Amino acid sequence: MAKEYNFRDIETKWRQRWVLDKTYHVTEDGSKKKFYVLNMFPYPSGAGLHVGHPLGYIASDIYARFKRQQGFNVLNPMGYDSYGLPAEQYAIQTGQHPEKTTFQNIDRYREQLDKIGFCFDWDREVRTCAPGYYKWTQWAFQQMYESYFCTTCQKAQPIAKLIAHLEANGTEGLCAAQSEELNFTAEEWKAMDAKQQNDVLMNYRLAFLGETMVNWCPELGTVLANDEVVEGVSVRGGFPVEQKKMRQWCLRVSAYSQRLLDGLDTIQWSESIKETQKNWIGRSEGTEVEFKIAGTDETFTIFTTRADTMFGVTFMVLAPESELVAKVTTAEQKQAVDEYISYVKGRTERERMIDHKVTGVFSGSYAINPFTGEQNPIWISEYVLAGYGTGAIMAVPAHDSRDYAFAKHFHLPIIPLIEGADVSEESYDAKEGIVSNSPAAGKTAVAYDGEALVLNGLTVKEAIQATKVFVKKHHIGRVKVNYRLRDAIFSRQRYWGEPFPVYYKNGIPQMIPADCLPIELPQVENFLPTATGEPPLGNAQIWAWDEVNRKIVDKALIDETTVFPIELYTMPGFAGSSAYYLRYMDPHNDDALLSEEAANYWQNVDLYVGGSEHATGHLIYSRFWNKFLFDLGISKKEEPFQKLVNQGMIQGRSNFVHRIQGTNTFVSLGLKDQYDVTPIHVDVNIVKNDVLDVEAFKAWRPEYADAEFLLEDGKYICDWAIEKMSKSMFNVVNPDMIVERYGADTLRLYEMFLGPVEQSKPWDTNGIDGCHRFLKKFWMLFWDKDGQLQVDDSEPTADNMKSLHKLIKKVSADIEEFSYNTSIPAFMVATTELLQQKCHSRKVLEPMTALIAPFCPHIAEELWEAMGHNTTVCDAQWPAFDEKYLVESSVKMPVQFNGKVRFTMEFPADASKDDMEKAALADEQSAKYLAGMQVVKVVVVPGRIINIVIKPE
RNA sequence: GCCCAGAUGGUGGAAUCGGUAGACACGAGGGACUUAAAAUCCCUUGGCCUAACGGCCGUACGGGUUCGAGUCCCGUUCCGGGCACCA
Repeated sequence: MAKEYNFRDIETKWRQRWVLDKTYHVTEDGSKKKFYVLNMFPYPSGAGLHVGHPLGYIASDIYARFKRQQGFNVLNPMGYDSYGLPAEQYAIQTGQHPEKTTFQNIDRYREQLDKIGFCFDWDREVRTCAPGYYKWTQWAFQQMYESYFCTTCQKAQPIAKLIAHLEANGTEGLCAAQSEELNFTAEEWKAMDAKQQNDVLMNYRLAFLGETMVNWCPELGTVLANDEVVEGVSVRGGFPVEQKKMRQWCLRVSAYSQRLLDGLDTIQWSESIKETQKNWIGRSEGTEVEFKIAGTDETFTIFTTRADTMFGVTFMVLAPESELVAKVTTAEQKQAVDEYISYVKGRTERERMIDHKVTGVFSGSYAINPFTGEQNPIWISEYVLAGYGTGAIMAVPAHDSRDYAFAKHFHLPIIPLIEGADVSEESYDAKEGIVSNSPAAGKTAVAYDGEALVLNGLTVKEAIQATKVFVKKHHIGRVKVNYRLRDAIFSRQRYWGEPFPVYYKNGIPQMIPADCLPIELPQVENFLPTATGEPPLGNAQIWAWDEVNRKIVDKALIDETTVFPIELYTMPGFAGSSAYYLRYMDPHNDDALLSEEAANYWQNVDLYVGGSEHATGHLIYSRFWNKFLFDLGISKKEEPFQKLVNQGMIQGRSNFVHRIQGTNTFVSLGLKDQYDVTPIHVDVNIVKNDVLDVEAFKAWRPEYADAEFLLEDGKYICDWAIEKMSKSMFNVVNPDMIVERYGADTLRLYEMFLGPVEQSKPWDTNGIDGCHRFLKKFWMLFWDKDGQLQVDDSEPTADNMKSLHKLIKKVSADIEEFSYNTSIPAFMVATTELLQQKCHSRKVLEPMTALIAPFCPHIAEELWEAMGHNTTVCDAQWPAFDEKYLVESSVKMPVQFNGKVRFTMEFPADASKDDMEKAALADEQSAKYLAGMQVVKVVVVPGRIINIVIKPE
């Protein structure tokens, strides 16, 4: 009786052994090269893991094990992103305290993860909601509060340095990222009181309190960051979001725009994610030009990327929210402008986004074009955004479609500037062509120091450059780079998040001393959010800071002299996930976020695996956060994640039955067209290969107990469709169920076999038998009919070695490139070949076991042990590939034709002349392209080159 | 509208450098073993023509480069993703 592949016993045994032996425990080891593999840690949601979640974990686990076998010291940690909206929403839905549900969910996740055989070092687990963890989130926030961004050195600097500058020079010569431009002298600074000085510093701090327009979501009772809002509704829940001015904590992410952009060139991420981040950062190089308001001494600045179109300006437009609106509105126009402003205020962000109505009002004033000297009317319109550039534009209707629509609507002039551009129907927006009309024939441009700008005859690009130079030289404006990236709103009016380590002394925020951290989240009875924005932490009684005794005390003791109120807001979900990869390097350190030694050893993440949906959220924030910590010298690399792989989503494959309308009779797929039927979702777990288990169906729900069936060939065939994997579609496939039925090794193999890791694809349990069969076959390589190990010390044959080395080459290359789906067929082919060859040689079967170990660690351990090893297969050396076993040739390309054609062929170094000649002749067909030619002679030249001599037939 | 990535049998997908398209697996059909079932094994399986040998067509569509194109170039269609009154 052959020894059976008993995956249940094998997997249970090795799961226990790994825990007992601490097989996956990793420590800093200077004698080995490090490799840091990381998965995006999960939100422990209530639904548990479905079969799609482990996809990325399996892929990275294989990579981690591969690297370990190559001799690297591999860090592969796991933890839980357990603070934030999803966890809290789940708690609210189930009416339980988030702490309770979060811990329950974490336990469930852990249980599921443990069944799949990952090589995680669980001693390094982090949870963002653990005080020992969020101590460092709070600490990092305080560091940002105490820093500003120097625009000259492009680095974070201590705020003390900025204060010193203000004391010495005021804002003169200050190079700092700021919310708005301030101008005051050193004397003025010194004359300010504490509150005023604090307000000024807020303008520069990297973490600051700002009165800004925020995305307010009444349904969730909180503000949201820009990436958490899509098309006017919240990503989480899909609730409407409105714009509201609120005092909020913000992070000055925008200061790092250029570094965030530049860093993209140094990392191996997919082009599409890099592109998404580039769009999100939105760098745009342009020119700021000053326009005088006619009849006054006032000027205002506009931003344009089309400096070449200065001569085509026919009007100016201000954003309705612009402060200039009041200045330029004349008495006659006041009523019309006021009416327009109130109309705009009545429109929600969503309305403005969905319909692009052409609306606007004339202010009554004119601006003087510094190039033509002509007066252009100043309009006010909602199509100009207050938050971008200067909130004011010069309108060139001939070459901008929005300006064009506005000009047509209000009958304003349109002056084309590019040769051959036809603007009678639409604007010519392309940045191509030869500039003309600049200045127009018969006119002259305004001269500065005797020099006037002439752009005629230049290309658009040349004209932009020429204008920039002119503008700079004559102080009409300046070259300016704008970014679309906004500062991140960092507070939430929610309960389940990190409290701010901040208290308010007479309204001025103060940092709680770092040695008193963490400030733990207080227990409250009622943690529900409110639609008015009252934070739930307002319900906490013990929530005041005693400055003298340095501890948290009862609110009743607040006296504003020694006891002060603590911040009621909490931090957003991305706070805890922004630097967790650093904490894994040294997770139990209570004195620092991480030690110097750990930081220097592990550096940064070599391979990061996770979904692409975090492109504009987590992946921007943590890059920002890391750059800040890099400036402080804590993180040792400018970029946190060197290589990023985005695993695709696993969709569900739903099954349907067709019920004849008004009956309890169900028709099989092939017969449904003959009846009037309604499709009904059926649980995929009672369907196999689209064949319904009729009895299970009857038992599924009481209303189907007496269902009748119209069968085809005695079977009921179900319909199917690809949909999102969700409970309501009855298409959720649970990994535990697969592990129970086929084993973790089969699950791991099949998840990888399903298709490229990066690609989204539906889960279809149907194909899993193939992978399971393969593992049985692989098992049979090692055991004879009597269940005895049949591995011996015989010398492998050439065929054995060829099969093995083909596989080594393929699998080694595949793992490096993350294309596991093509390695698995290679395993199948090699296994079949070795079975046919009746190969029992240890010299082949040991490397085979080492090769499969990253994919299927349980079976590999079992076989490794059976072959007499008492060390783990995780440390089995990755087999070296040797080309000499692959005697193959292939014609590369004919390089010459003079009656003689020279082919380059590849041969192993020790191939005989005979072999090469034979191979070359076998490739004779390749020469057949020469119609009417005949191969006459093949000359083999040592050094891998052969000459094939041909002649006309 | 702009940017990015795609399109290969009934299905998932191979073809990694421009060199035999469809590896491997699923599904389907046929067969062996079996009282039967399960399990296992073997054969067939892109389309069309042919009794067969064999031939022709075929990688979304239309062109091009090349001795040779799924692969490179130009254009078109369709699907997915990102950005979007960003001046």
